[in-house]
Amino acid sequence: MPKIVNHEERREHLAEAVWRIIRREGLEGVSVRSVAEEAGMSLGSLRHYFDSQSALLAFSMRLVAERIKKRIQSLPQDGDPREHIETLIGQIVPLDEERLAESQIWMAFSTFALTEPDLRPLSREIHDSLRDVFRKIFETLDQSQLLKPGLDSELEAKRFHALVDGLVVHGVIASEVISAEEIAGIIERHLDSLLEP
Amino acid sequence: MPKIVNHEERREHLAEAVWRIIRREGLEGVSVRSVAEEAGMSLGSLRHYFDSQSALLAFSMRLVAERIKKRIQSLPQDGDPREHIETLIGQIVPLDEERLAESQIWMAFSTFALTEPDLRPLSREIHDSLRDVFRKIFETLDQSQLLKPGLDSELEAKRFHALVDGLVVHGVIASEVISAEEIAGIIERHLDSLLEP
DNA sequence: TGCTTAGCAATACAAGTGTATCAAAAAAAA
DNA sequence: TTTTTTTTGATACACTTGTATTGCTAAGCA
Repeated sequence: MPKIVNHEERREHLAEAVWRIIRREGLEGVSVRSVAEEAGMSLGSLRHYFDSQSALLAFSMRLVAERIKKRIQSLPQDGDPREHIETLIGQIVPLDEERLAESQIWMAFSTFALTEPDLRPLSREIHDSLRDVFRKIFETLDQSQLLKPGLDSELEAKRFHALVDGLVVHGVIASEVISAEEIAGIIERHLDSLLEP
Repeated sequence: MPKIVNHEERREHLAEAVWRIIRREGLEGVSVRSVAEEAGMSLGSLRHYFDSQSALLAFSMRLVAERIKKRIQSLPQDGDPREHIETLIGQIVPLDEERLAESQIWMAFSTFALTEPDLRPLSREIHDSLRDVFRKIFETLDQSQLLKPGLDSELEAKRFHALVDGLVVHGVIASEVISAEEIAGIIERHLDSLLEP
């Protein structure tokens, strides 16, 4: 047998190189050569792990989504429901550098996927799974009677989802103008308007 | 003197070709050659009107922003304030094909501008001018005492702005999943929660 | 009628693109 | 040590990219 190499680890290493290039130069800067160089390996090595550029991109996109997903799923469910929601949203919205990085990558991929048939299904899948997270939040709130009376939980889930993604976009394209505190404040205010005191 | 040609008209013609390519293939598909072909002219002609590709892109980006801006500014100010706000938001959010096209182009440009120093200031300018629109809306509402008591109009302007841009993004990346009626419904609901009955 | 010049078309060029191929290197198994 | 097979690196190929250059065309003024 040849050199022992953790295949999956190498693939993630390459995906992370893709992320760095996206943040620095945008998705236009992601070529197989630039990724190989960024990851410190040769073109041939890269092609050994990914048959094509689009396979590399799809893997990179899926990986960032899975990291966020896992972080959300590993959150403790107990305790105050409102606090749980706030920490959950805190995993999505660009409140710190890591979250900002993920937001930038998500936005780049989402835009790219609009005209890339190979990536569209994956983009939709990510969007839908986040939508389900919001749905579940409001279902639970509704059942626990924590929502203010008369609210349509399905509609509120969509409204909250749009607000959060809007904050993500604003955090990315106007990070110098909107602060983490403001983002957190807007979410606070929104929850105030939805939940029973 | 040579052939009489409306310079500005030609430039807009080229910008519109850029838009069509963005919608069809994304910004990656926008090369000087593809734009020239889409506009039905030669490479040399295009370069006669734009010294460089980035000048072409900047012009195209600015033009779409100005079209939206003009549409908003030409709205009649009289009548019911709430109705005015709804028609104003209706100029931004992808409720029909034309608005969807503009949203796609806006998203592509905004993402591209993140890593393009030439375009970043323009992107920020567009963002800021929309932020000012929202600010003004809530200032006016506040002065007319149409807002529910106890609301921070500055914060509410930011929240509304984020919600609207979130709806734009959702309308673009999940147009098959979210309908125009749903988008309109979410805005209705949001205004209900803000305005005095 | 000739002249000037904006507008246009064609070609060239260096650089970068994704992909394919193929041989060398390295390490476990014989 | 020899064999085997994954991993790696180099090179090549066809193509596209942005830009530059060059000369032709056509229209209005003198």
